[in-house]
Amino acid sequence: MGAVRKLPPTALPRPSARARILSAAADLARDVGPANLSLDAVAARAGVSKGGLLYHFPAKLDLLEALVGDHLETFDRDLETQQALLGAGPAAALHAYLDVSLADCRKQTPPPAGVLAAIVQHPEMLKPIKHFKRQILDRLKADTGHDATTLVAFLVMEGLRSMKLFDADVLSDEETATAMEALRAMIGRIEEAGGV
Amino acid sequence: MGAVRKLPPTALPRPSARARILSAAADLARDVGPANLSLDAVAARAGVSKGGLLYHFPAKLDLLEALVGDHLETFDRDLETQQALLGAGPAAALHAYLDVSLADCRKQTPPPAGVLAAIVQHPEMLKPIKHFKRQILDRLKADTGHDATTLVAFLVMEGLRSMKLFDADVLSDEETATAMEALRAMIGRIEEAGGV
DNA sequence: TTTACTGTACCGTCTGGACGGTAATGTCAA
DNA sequence: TTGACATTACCGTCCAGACGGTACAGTAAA
Repeated sequence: MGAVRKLPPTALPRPSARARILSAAADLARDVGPANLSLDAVAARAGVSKGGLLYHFPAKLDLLEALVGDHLETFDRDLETQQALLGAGPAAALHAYLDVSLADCRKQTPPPAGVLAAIVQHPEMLKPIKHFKRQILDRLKADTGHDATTLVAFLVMEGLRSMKLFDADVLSDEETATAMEALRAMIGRIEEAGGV
Repeated sequence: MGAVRKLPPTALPRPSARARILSAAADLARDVGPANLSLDAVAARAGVSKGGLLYHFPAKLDLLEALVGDHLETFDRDLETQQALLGAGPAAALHAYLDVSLADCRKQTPPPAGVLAAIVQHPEMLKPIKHFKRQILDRLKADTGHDATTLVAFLVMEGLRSMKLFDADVLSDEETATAMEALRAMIGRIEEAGGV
């Protein structure tokens, strides 16, 4: 057991145990199903003893909360940087949201599986997620000044996200691109109309 | 134990045990979290002994499969009746899909929670669902002849559905209505353009 | 000495499922 | 019409295993 584990921590800085545990949990959730996540299995995949896992996350709930928290924080940070990058263009917030959501969906190892595990095991963890999404939606509506288009864009991204969440793409990449194009065109139309 | 259960089977035909079990499972999934569905709890809520439950569904997997199967069948049947009702109007299939999806989302006791339980406990159960959705999407695309609009509409409904799936509405009813209106207008535009 | 673990052993609880029984409801020949 | 048997639709109990969590002794680096 644990034979390979003794590389010097200075060379190639192995990701922190905490990070390894989190990503192992997300991977496992995708492999065995979000409902069947066990601490033993997470520890094994992360290359950590069970004692070590419990050192970082004293209870399972703590691990699940971290899974959700990390995801939300990352998304929020990405959103801000992208919005800064786009500057003060028309409907910049909405475009940034589209960009980041799409990029999030494209990540090969989607943390969403971990988030899903958290939600289905402790439904009350939806609350922060709901709150987060609501905030974003309100910000987008304020930014575009055109509710209908914003809502449609928001829902489209939610649809895309839900497919990735379950690791069950129904759409091909081309179809996704087609939909995104139509969406951008729609947004462009409200820009021309002086909506922004 | 089982004291109340002896009403004559002729008066007020209690829903079949099978149906009661299925709806109890869906309700429970929403209450305790889709990952925490246990046969004991389902049996108790359905007013059936565990042995009785196992008689109808020899293994847990069978129950979960029934949950998925029933939902898909119901949706399919609703879709057909609604399409027949709309007749051969322009983009009738898409409008029917919108109607049925929306009605499905409005049901107070959404079976989706049961479907979610099935998926997160046995991810391979996504396959029939994916297949089903893919079929519908292809049918819609063929019917409208306008991929972009169809894809956007499909994704919007998926977004709406995913919110109901988690019992986590971010949108208010008015917002949903606004989005649907915009969607219908979009579809109307391809109808005018002779897309159909 | 403290921090960050490893490794092992263990406990109480819950879960899926097997199993043996049983009451009611047909089915059918005599 | 009746008795014999079969099927259906359950009930109630039991169990092996998995799980979350605890406890603790040891260790290696900073």
